[in-house]
Amino acid sequence: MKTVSRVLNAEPAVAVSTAERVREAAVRLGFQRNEAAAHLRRLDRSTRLLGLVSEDLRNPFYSALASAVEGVARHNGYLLIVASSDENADTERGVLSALITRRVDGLIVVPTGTDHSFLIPEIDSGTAVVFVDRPALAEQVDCVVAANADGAVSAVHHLLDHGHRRIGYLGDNPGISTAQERYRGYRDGLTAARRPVDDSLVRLGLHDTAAAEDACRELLAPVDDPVTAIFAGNNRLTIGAVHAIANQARPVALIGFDDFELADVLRPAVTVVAQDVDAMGRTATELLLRRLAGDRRPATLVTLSTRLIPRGSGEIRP
Amino acid sequence: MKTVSRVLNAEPAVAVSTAERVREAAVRLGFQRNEAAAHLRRLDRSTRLLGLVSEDLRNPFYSALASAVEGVARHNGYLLIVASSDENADTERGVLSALITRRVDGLIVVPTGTDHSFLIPEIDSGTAVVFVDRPALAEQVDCVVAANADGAVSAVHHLLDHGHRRIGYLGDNPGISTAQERYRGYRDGLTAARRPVDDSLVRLGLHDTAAAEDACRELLAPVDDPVTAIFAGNNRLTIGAVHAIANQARPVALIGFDDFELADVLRPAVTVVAQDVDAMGRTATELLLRRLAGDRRPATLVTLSTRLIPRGSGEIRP
DNA sequence: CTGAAAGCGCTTACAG
DNA sequence: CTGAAAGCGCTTACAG
Repeated sequence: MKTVSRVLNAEPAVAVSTAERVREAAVRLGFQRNEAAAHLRRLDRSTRLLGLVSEDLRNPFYSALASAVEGVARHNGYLLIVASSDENADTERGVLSALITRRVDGLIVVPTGTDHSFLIPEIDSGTAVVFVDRPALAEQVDCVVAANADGAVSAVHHLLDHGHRRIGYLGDNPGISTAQERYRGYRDGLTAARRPVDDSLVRLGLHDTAAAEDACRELLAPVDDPVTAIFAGNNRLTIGAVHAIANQARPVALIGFDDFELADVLRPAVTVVAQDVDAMGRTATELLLRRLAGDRRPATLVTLSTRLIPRGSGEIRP
Repeated sequence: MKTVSRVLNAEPAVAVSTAERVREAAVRLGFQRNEAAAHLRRLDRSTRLLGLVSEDLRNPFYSALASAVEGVARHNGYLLIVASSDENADTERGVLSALITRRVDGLIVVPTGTDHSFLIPEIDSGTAVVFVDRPALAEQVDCVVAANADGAVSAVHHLLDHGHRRIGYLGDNPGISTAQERYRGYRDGLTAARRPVDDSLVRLGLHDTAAAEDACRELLAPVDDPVTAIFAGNNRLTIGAVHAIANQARPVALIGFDDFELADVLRPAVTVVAQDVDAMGRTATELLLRRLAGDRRPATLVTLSTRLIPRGSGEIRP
């Protein structure tokens, strides 16, 4: 009898005695409703499943993001599927398609590939999508990003204010929009202060700690007219720079983009341009949930400001 | 016509021309198979969904675990739902039941509550479960843990070997099995060396960095006969101890349980008892997949060894 | 307040 | 090689 459904869904019009019997039987048989089957027939078609696609969870930036997203999802009755794109466009497309095939209600994506137009049909047919950290399909899809260029400008100005003229830059692959924006901020910051941009002080395409450490060592090697300060474009690269500078006799100023644990315990403590990863994850998820609740306003681009936290390493003078 | 199903599942017995027509139509209509519906009728009943329940993903230990689990899952065609238990037994039970209701094929759980017997019926009815980091329902369910007591013993002996007689201990809530085991190792290590255990040098129930920092400060405060070494029971507590010791005039030896990024850059670099989190996640997931593939052998307890990495802080003499 | 019928999107088992 | 029927576990819409 399908009154069972009514009891288990706590619908009103059921006799108390019947409800009792049903519940007793459910417990005795260890009955567990099959959510997947339920969603199949329900009118709202929602699965209460969200998907998060990002790079490696081992990176504290992405794990903080995942944690924030999971928290908001869970508190709103959603379960979260996480999938790593391995920073590879094909893997990304694969996991996105797997998630769509599972009929997740919404997707939060740190985009890796350059063309996400294959998502448009899915979005049109009802899957909500928010891009986070890096914009994609702008104007068509909601995006939540940090003020990357502004943050980089503030770091460069901070170093210039402390007397530095030769500021090295360590950047990730410029194909990644955050890397590109921060590099742009580095250049704009110098230009705005009427300082030339010296490409020999710039190392791009660094994607891990070891590469950053090597590149940083290179920048610090010259004996005459050396780099006196380093601006590192993300948390991985900052760690690499810290390693390189630690083995250095002379003091070198350092500012890193992204805050990190222990930045305050290192000697000197590390000055950073901090972004609010938690707010980024929460904002993206709340935006997504609002879309799922029927919000049909035009796509927005939310830009979260960054904050320079002086701790010592960025205040070293040349 | 249900030949469509055959084409989309790449079954053999279909005319090439028919297959062509079907595929063309599928692309044109933007057809996406609904996996949930497919699983409903399939004989093997599998959803190709795995669930991971752990504490906060922000903790590098759990994010490394999640990353390892997700990687193995993805490479085997499974999607991973992650849910945080917030280190709360009720939340844990809630997310576990949500995952079971979704009919995940298998569950990897860092147990928080003390009684997981409510999972037994689910396990009996086919949901595979592996506990990781902390054992639960031992003998009945597979568990993958580190050699916590052994690791702690090795840390204590290392400090004793370096001349320390007053070794402070910072521990998490002893209700957590890892905390209990490490505390046991601390005591056993002293006892085996015929050294008394002095409870006034022990602080338990510390669950975050700030609490550990305060407790560590307390241990270091006495002017006469002070603690000369600290053994911190997990990554959070080590960070707290590093903070406390950094503000200290005299040198204090430190060994932390769990390795952490930058441990080698701090001055002194931090000696740790490292556990292989990646291997823990991979082993647990592979064990789970083997169960899903039909392995019916008795439940096993896999214990992964730890490794003491001397870096400087653990070799400071009193 | 309760139940029989139909249907969600698929796969299975079977007949042709 | 192809299709009609039945069924997975639920909810919906409707009749009583």
